[in-house]
Parts: sequence; C-alpha cells; structure tokens
Amino acid sequence: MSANMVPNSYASTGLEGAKGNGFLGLMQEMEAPAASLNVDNISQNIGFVGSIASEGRLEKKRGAKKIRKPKYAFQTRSQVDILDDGYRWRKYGQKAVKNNKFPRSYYRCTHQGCNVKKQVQRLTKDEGIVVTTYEGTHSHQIEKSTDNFEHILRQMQIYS
DNA sequence: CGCGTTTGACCAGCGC
DNA sequence: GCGCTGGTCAAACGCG
Repeated sequence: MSANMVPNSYASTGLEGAKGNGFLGLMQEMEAPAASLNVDNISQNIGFVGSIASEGRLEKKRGAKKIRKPKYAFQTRSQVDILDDGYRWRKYGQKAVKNNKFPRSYYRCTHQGCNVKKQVQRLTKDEGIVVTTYEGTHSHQIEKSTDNFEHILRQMQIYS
C-alpha cells in the first residue's frame, strides 16, 4: 500500500520547490479547528494551509539529530488518508489527538538519507478534509515510474 | 522472503 | 517538583 492516485504535479513540484521559496502563505495552527475557511475556496482537491518553520530546539530524542526542521502543512480534500506523492512512506505510529476524534498517522520516508517525515490528520468537523504535514525535504527523485502505472490504476479502482 | 503495517510502552519537554 | 501530552521506537504479524 503505497502508490495511490493523485498522479503528480502538486506533490513533486511542491516538495522540490519547497526548499527554495515556492511557499508563501499564512501561518496557521496545524491543529487549528478553524481550517474550514479553506474548504470553501477549494474547488479542486488541495489547498495550502501555511508554512510552519519549527527551528526551535526540538531536539529531544535519539532518532533525530537535526535541529532545524521546516514544517509544511497542506490541506487536501480526499476520502482517504493515504495520499501518495510518489515517495515511499512507512507508518511508524498512530496516536489520537485532542480536539479530533480521529487518530493521527505518522509516516516516514523509507529512503536512506531522506529524513523526511509526514503526518496525516483528519478534521473532526469535516471528515472529507485531510491535513497532511510534511517535515523536511526530499533529497532524491521520485521513484514512481510508468511501470507502476498499473499499480496506480489498481488503487484507483479501489477508490472508485 | 521482504517489508509495511499494527499496538503498546517509554521518554522528553513543557506547564502548572 | 510533579504531571501530562505528544512523539518515537520496538517487536510481531500479515500480506504481496
């Protein structure tokens, strides 16, 4: 379970450009229940919530060694939590959050040297809205290729 | 056979 | 100083 629908574009372009400066927007609480404001404007399937730069001292464990970790929050309209952007993610935990009756899923990039983390959270108010938070930036290319296209089609059938 | 997923427990930071 | 929440890791199982 990894490759999903959502062909490409926004994900690849967004992540690659994320490091540069392609992201400019409002700073909002990623756990803010007032994310509904974007719902009205979303006509396609994705909306940028805001960029949160967590450069403070969050070094608090044996796993991470980097202190600066830019965090990017995306609001996506989807029926499934698993939004594949073309990278391989491995779920490393699931925890329920307050203010949300739905649990939050924690994913991590399986690529070596790629310490990118991703978190997916659903809004209690709108079950159709999924907030995906990306932490870090990918340093490699997407491994998704045309060969996996059949796989993608398979997933699309499931969602249909 | 490989690896991705699942559940529980543990640790650290922050608040009060 | 203690408690609490959030976050992460670890082991095991299932599925492809």
